[in-house]
Amino acid sequence: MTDAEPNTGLLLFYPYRALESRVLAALADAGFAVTLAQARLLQRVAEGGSRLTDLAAQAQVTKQAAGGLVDQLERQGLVERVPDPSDGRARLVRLAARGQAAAALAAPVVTAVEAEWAAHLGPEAMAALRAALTRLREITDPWA
Amino acid sequence: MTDAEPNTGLLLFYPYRALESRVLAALADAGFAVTLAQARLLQRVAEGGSRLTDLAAQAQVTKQAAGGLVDQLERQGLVERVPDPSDGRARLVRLAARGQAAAALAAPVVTAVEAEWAAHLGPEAMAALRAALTRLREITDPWA
DNA sequence: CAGAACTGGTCAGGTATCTTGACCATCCTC
DNA sequence: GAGGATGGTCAAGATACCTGACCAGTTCTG
Repeated sequence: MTDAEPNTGLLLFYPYRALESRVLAALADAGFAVTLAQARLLQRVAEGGSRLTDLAAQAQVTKQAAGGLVDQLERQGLVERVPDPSDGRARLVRLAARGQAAAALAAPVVTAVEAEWAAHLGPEAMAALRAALTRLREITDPWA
Repeated sequence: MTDAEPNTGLLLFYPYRALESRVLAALADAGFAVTLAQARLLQRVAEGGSRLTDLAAQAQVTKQAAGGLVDQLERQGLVERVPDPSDGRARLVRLAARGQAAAALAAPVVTAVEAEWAAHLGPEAMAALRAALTRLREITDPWA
């Protein structure tokens, strides 16, 4: 079913998972015991803080699931919840100091993997790949 | 963290998830109550049947986890386990009649989504995308 | 400005997924 | 044919995720 011509979805998945694994492994080596689900949420915490509901929508899980993951991340000191000044009901989830350290550690790993890909594909093809994916996001990311 | 320039991993993920959601929704509409994890395994069942260990390796889960998913799929009549003629220990997981029906239903959905992407990107860019992803698989899919 | 309706978030209970560890049966190698 | 590797299962537990119910604030409407 998959061997002859994997569908584009599967083709997208292989490198995605490869990158994810590399980052997760690097974090684990550095003592950040982050699970896959936690990392997926953490990755989506915006610069100035994100609302739980937004995080849930982006990760496409229920707000309860997202809330539980934030609890864990908070316990590990990776994120913190602060009141949202613009809405009394809401609280903003944002990176805590340790979370920023984790992000700082992850960034070069991502860069390195992307460089490996560029080396394998050639710079033009890599740029074209990113361009195509960015355009594809317009019609596949309801959150773009 | 993600807004300015999402890393390539995230860019890969958006269309991947979009395709997956579409297929899953189509299956659900047709009465196939397949969960995400089940679908991910099911997708990897090869034409002539796959060993449980192989499925587990491809999906990057333990054989126990894969075994549990196969149990569920078997209960739904989507796959069946048959003895492997070439190895007395092994059993082959292969699509049952209902599983083939599900695959037959999913295929045109995949084709349709890919066509939408091609329409958005243009045929050349879409072909280039697939080509780049296929090459990328060489260094990101330990199973290729 | 008082409901009414909506939105952000939590609590409770349940299922699905996935893990480690132990175990058996069959193969393979020498 | 003994020893080790491989395919698979059983068992127990942690995590991730869901539905449904609920509360607290906000916004809309008259």
